[in-house]
Amino acid sequence: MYPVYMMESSAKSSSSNQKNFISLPACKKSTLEQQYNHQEIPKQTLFEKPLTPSDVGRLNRLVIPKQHAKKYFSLNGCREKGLLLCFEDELGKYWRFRFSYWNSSQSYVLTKGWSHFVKEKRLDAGDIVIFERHRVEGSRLFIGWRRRNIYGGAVQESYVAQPAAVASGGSDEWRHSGYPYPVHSQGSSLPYQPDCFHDQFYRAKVHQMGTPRR
Amino acid sequence: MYPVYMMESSAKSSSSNQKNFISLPACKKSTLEQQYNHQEIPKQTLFEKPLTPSDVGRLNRLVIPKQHAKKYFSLNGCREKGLLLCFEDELGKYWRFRFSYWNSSQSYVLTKGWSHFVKEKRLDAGDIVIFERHRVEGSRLFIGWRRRNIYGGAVQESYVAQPAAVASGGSDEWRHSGYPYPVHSQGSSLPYQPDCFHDQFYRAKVHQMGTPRR
DNA sequence: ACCACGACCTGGTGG
DNA sequence: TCCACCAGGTCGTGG
Repeated sequence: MYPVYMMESSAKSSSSNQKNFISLPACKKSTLEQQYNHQEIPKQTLFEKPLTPSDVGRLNRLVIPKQHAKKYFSLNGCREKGLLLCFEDELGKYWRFRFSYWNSSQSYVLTKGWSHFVKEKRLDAGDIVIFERHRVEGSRLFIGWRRRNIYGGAVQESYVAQPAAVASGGSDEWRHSGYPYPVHSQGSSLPYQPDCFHDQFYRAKVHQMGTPRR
Repeated sequence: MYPVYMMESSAKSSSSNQKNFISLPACKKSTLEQQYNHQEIPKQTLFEKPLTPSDVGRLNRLVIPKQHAKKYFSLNGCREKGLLLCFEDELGKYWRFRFSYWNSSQSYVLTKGWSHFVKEKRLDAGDIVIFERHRVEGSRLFIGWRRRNIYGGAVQESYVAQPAAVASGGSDEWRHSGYPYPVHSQGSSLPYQPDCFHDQFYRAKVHQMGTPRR
């Protein structure tokens, strides 16, 4: 595993600093939160990205917004070959992704391994992946995800929801990298997939994945 | 066969310095032939190709008929990566295209850069591109084009034969290319685009494509 | 033959 | 207006 160098001063304050991994609102189904002690790991969010259709499609790659890539996943010296990043998911499972830079498009991407993650988590356009880091052991990376908001802020499913008290301090994270993707009718045949970061995102701002961009 | 590959640094040449910007007598038939000394370059035609819809479409590539590709654009040894071909257009502007062989379709293609040429020249299906070479400096390549024959051979002939009616036609073609084209049409609203090779191709064979203009 | 992956390319767009 | 970014493509290779 390749270490990701912690940038001393990069841990800018944000709402994620106050992450609550201790106790959850009593009214919520607590079983899922408690079944993995992984939830108790002190993490800080590095960035999130709402997935584009391409991110979950046949291109088998995830574009990492340049600003975040540069800030958190330095390729220092390895631009040519890329490097392997190792992440832990919400189950404690390890995921290794090839992280590299594409000269042609001037963009940073996760390639090898990414498609497996998409498949296993059943990620879809509009769903959000969350990149985190251990607060103490800075080289420990985590990858999380949550479903897109299906009905918009108002009708959010109660389980994931109750974000009602959304702190609207909204990072421009959303606006920067957030694109409204078509909410292709989430068939009822799909088993419900819980938010793997509900501990953190009970407070999460609700993002409206509204109308198609194209 | 002449070597035709030019790498990045070799593209600098002289002819563009000598562009003739003297004011032109308006509406003279001969003006177009005289306004670029580029027209006086001794060239020989290698081949022409009427453009297919795909050649000007989103595929961003031009298929080079195999016999011509083999004959004039040898990839000797560079089949893997292709090579960069550098052409001069009728304005002395340089165009670089990636030339390569696609195993999947067993065909030779111009890829990178081609779409820009199509756009700037506003080429459409049925228009013809002309590949030429300097008669003396055999490695100097030229690329030209002419509009497709809209109404059939007879009309085409006389139409081209009257470039006096040339108008800027609202096209930003000339401005974009940096050429201060001063001639405006008096009444015709038809955006006529001159044949860039009329000096040579007055006698060129007319190819009728069935595809309607966009 | 297919598919994941590596590398490359381009147009649209927003700042 | 220009340009960086990135979504959405291409082809080729190797398994």
